[in-house]
Amino acid sequence: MKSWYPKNGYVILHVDMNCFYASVEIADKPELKGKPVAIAGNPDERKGIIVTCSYEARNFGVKTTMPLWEARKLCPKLVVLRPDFPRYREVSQQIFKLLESYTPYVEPVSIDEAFVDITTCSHLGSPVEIAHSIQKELLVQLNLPSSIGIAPNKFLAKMGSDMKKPNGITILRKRDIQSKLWPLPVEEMYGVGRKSAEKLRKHNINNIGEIANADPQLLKMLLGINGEKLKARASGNDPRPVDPLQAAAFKSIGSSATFPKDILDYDELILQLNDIAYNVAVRLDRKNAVSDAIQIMIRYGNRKTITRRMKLPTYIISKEDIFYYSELLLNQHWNGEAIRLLGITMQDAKRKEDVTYQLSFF
DNA sequence: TCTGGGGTCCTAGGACCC
DNA sequence: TCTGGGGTCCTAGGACCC
Repeated sequence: MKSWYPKNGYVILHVDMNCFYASVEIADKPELKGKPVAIAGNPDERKGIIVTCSYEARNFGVKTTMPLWEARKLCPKLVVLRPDFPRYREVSQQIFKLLESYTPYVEPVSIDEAFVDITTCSHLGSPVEIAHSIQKELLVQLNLPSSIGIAPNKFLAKMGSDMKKPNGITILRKRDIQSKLWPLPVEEMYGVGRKSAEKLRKHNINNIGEIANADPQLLKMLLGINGEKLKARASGNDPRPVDPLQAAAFKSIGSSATFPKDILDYDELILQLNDIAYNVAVRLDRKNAVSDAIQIMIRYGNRKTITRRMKLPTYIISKEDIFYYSELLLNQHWNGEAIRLLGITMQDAKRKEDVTYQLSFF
């Protein structure tokens, strides 16, 4: 059993909850079980896109980011719920707590996924046994399905957790790469989006194996430094350690809103900006953060989007300050056309206790 | 009837300094 | 009498992820 654990190297799990928001709703409301369920915003406010949906809904062709009207056309019986983010955050905490009962080496990567380094967990059983145990506990205690990848590094673990859904466990050893990873189309590789996939395919690089074996100069030319990273990962190499403190680190904190209708009236824009500033202040406070750089985002009716940023003379934290500087930026850069979305992001954010010295000046 | 909201990281150009 | 080269910081935009 212990031979499962390598003498050199790591055993890393990637735990990924299946259609997380929908699963939480179904766990909370058992009458939804077995039904096509989707989480979506309010279409009257132009937020009517599918955020996530249950597998029953996926069977009808419903997909994430699809407009709600299109989803309803595909699946007339679709049960549509508004997202309840506070509830999802709460359940998320419970998931990470459960994972941390196995080992402290847990790195949350988003609200519903985490890396777990179980290299030193041989006393708890083989990696597969540990993965089964985690999966079962998530199902029994929280009523939530998950998929788990087991691999010697983060990238392979992540790709592994994607391979069997729902309730899958996939082992992706280095020696499995050629048969299990390389045949996958480039689009399925973590780090390759629509734009990169287009470029790769134009150069006849169509699957992950072809990325692994591509000319490094070509990849670098096409995708910059990301090209090098992709080639290394496609070859099974990813040196990133599991870092439990990573999640506590933050660089920017912001909030934005798409309006029900484009806004042309200045006073109304200011009211909205004030609301957004309030949201940002709440988020800063929740993370105990301060910032000395502010950015606003303006999306016009034609979807053209600009960002404008300003370095501040001092760290700020209050709603009033955030509003003051964001209004300044809006006045400077708004071209007078109707606005679809406004956003404020505080950048270069720091933990409050790391800058109390500077703050105390003011 | 199109396309939300929260983030991270990278790139490219310009300013400025030595 | 016409323009080097390296380094750093700042800004805006874009790709990508969930």
